[in-house]
Amino acid sequence: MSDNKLNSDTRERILDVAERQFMAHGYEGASMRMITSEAEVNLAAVNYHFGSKEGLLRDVFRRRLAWLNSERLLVLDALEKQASGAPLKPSQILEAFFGTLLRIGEDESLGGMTFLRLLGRTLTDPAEFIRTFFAKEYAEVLERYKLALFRALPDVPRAEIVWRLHFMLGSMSYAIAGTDILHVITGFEIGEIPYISGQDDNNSSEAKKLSERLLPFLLGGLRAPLPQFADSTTQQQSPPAKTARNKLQEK
Amino acid sequence: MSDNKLNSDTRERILDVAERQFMAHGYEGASMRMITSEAEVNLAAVNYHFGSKEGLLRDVFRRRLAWLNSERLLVLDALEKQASGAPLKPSQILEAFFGTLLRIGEDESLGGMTFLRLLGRTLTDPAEFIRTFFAKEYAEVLERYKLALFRALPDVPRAEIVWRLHFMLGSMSYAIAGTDILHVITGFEIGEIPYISGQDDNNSSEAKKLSERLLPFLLGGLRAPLPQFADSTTQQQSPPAKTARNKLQEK
DNA sequence: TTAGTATTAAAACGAACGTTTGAATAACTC
DNA sequence: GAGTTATTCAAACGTTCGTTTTAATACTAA
Repeated sequence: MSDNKLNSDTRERILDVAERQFMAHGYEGASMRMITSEAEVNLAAVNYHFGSKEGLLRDVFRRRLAWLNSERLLVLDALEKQASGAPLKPSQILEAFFGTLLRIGEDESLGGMTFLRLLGRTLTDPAEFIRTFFAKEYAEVLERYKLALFRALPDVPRAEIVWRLHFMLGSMSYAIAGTDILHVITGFEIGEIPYISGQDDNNSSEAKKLSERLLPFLLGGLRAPLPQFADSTTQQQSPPAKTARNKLQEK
Repeated sequence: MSDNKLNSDTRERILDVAERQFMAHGYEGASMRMITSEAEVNLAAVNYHFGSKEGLLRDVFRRRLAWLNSERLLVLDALEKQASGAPLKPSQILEAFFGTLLRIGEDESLGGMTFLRLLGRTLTDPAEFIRTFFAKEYAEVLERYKLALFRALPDVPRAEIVWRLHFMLGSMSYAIAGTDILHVITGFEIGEIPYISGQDDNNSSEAKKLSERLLPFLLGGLRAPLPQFADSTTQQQSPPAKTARNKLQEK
C-alpha cells in the first residue's frame, strides 16, 4: 500500500508544487522552471511524466476531481434513494453540490484550500484547452444536478434554473478563489475571512465558515421571486427533460 | 471637439484592439505583437504611448472605469438625496450598483459586452499588479455602497453583509465573463444566453436580459435568512461605521 | 524657413519560455 | 549477472516575449 513510494515520488512532488504555483500565479504565470526547481526535480521531468505543461495541469486537476465527481454523484444518489422517487428539496441539492466541494477545503488530503482556490481561479481562465477540459470533466455531474433541480423546482422555467445555476457557480468560484478586491479594501474589518489571514495551512474548518455563509446566500438566490419578463420573447415551460439529456450525448 | 483626431488616433486604436484581445486571451495570453499587428501600428507604439504592457492594461480599464465609477456615485447620490436621510431599499442599492454596470453592455461607446467580459475575467486574475490596481480603482465606490448596505440592513451583522457582497460580486463577475463551463454543456438548451450566441456585436439589450435575471437572484441572496452560527466565535454587531472609513483612509 | 517636439519605423536586445536530445544512472526481469 | 526498461540529468534547441535603441518622418511654433 504505502510501500510503493518507488512508484515515482517525483510525480507526486511535481503535482503538489504545481498545484500551489498554478494557484498563486495562474497557469501562464507559473513557469516550468519555477515548478521543477521548487520541487527539486529536473526540468525535463514534467515532460517525461506528463507530456507537456498542459498535461501537468490536467493531471493536477484529475487527481482531485476524481474524488469530487464521484463523491458528488454518490451523495446525490444517496439522497434520491432516500427520497424514493420524490423530488429533493433545493437545499438538499445545494448542500450536496457545494457542501461536497467545500469539504475539500477542510481536508488536506483532498487538496485543501490550495486546490479550492486553484479551482476557483481556473474556472474563469479564458484559455481554450482549460475550458474544454472542465466542460468535459464536469459534464456528467452538472447534468445530474441540473436535472435534480428541474425536478425540485417544477414551476420554475428551466432556463431560469440554468441561469441561476450559472450565478451560483460564479459566487462559489469567486468566493473560493479569494482574489477578491474586497480583501484589500475591507479585509481587516471582518477578521474572520479565512483564505487571506494566514498564508498556508490554517485550512481546516475555515472552509466550514465559508460554507455556512455561502449556502444560505445561494439558496436565497435560487428561490428568489422570478423576474416579471416585462418585454418580448417570454420563455415558457420547457419541453420534457429528454432534450437536456440528448444535448449532452452529442459531444 | 471631434477634430482633434490628430491627438493620436493610434492610442485609441491600440486601446480598442487591446481591450478585445485581453478579453479573448487574458492578459498574459495576449502578446504585444498580436495587439500591435492587428491595430496596424508599430510594435514600439505601445511602449511609447503607455510605457509598458501593464500600463496599457491600466489605460484600457481607466478609459471605461472612469465613467462607471462616477456614474455609480452619481446614481447613489441621487438615490440618497431623494430618500432625504432615510435608508435606501436593498433593491435600490443593487439596482444602482449592478444595473449601472450592466448598462455598459448595452452601450458600445461605454465598452459594450467586450469590456464587460474583460472586466469579469480580469477581476479574478491572480496577478498582483492587477489586483492592487482594481483595489485602488474600486475603493471609493465599494466603500460607499457598502455603507449604504449597512444602513439598509441595520439588523444584519456587518460581516455578513460583506460576505454577501463578496458573493454578489462573484455572481456578477462570472456571469459577465461568460467563460462558464455550463455554456458548452447546456448552452444550446437555453438559446437566449446572450454572450455566446454571436461572436461580436449583437450586444445591445442582451445585457438587459442578463440584468433582469441577475438582479432578482442577487436580491434573493442578499436577503436570505442568516446562518444559525451553530458553533463557536459568533460575531455580533460591529462597532460604529467610523471603523470602515478609517481603514479606507489608510491607503 | 527653421528649430524643436512628437510620433512612427525597423531592427536588435537580452531574457524567459516549453520542449527535445542523448547520455548516464537506477530499477526491474529473467 | 546480463539484458531490458524506466527514470534522471545536463545541455541545448528554437521560439516568443516585452523592451530599448537609433534613425527617419510628421507636425507645431517662432
